[in-house]
Amino acid sequence: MKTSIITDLDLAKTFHSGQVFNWDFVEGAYLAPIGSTLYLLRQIDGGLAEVSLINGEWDDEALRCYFNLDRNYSEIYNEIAREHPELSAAVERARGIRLLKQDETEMLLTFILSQNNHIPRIKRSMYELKKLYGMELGTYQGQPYYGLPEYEVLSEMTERDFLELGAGYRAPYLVSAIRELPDLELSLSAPDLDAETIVNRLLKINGVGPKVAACIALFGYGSWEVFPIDTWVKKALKYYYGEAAEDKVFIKKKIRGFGPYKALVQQLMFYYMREGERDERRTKNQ
DNA sequence: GTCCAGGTGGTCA
DNA sequence: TGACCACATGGA
Repeated sequence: MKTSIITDLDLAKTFHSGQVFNWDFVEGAYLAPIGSTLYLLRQIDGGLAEVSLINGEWDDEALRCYFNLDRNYSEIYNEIAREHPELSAAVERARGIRLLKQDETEMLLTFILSQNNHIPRIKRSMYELKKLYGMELGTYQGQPYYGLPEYEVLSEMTERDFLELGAGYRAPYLVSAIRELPDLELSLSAPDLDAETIVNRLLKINGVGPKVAACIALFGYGSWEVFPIDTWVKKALKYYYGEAAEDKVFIKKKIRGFGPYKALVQQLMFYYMREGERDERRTKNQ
């Protein structure tokens, strides 16, 4: 069976860092499609993960792109800790997280759904969408896995269809986002797509604000020039910089100071704060 | 039963 | 520009 090894990848951390919602945990391994190929991933050692093919055609280029394999994460984490010593505890906690480059349409729908929502519910809605409207891409231990529906199928979905998926008040946002998508000319093959262009075009969609646009740019277009600020990152900024975090000018300067790795800094802040809160809950419940 | 969630749009000062 | 509120839903 075709397999491959990915370094500097902690599967549990990466798949529970709020950037991806479709990896299924089955008996010590993770399953999901990348493109239209179903893969299984298994952690074999600290930072090493093994990829194996379950169904479809093995695609090295798709894996390289999805797992962001051209970057040396070990060095990047070291550099963040060196340049910003206050973040060193968060760096060590988050080390092993890679920023995934996922399907841009899936990210658009996922992060519109994410507003004022719980992660388990986002996961469930996306799974139901694929199950009801997408193509089956293979099965593992009797469990079927589905791909994102084709654009033509999505474009025919109504508000009621999305309500039935549990989208709630975001249902009309999803319908109009799908309808407007072609006019935004956000195709990945477009040559002039810098982060600012992507974000500005996404902001034209009703239901997409700065946070959601930044997440789509990061996780769907692979732009590391953004720094999505949500409730957890707000908590993190306050935790590190105190009252100064309320000062927009200060925070803007601080984020710029994170340089080319600001997107990863954002992600490790998110993970660190969220895991920290989980630890507290666990301690209380003991 | 109540609270809350990887926010956003609308309204009003 | 900033502060407030409503928004649908279901898990904790």
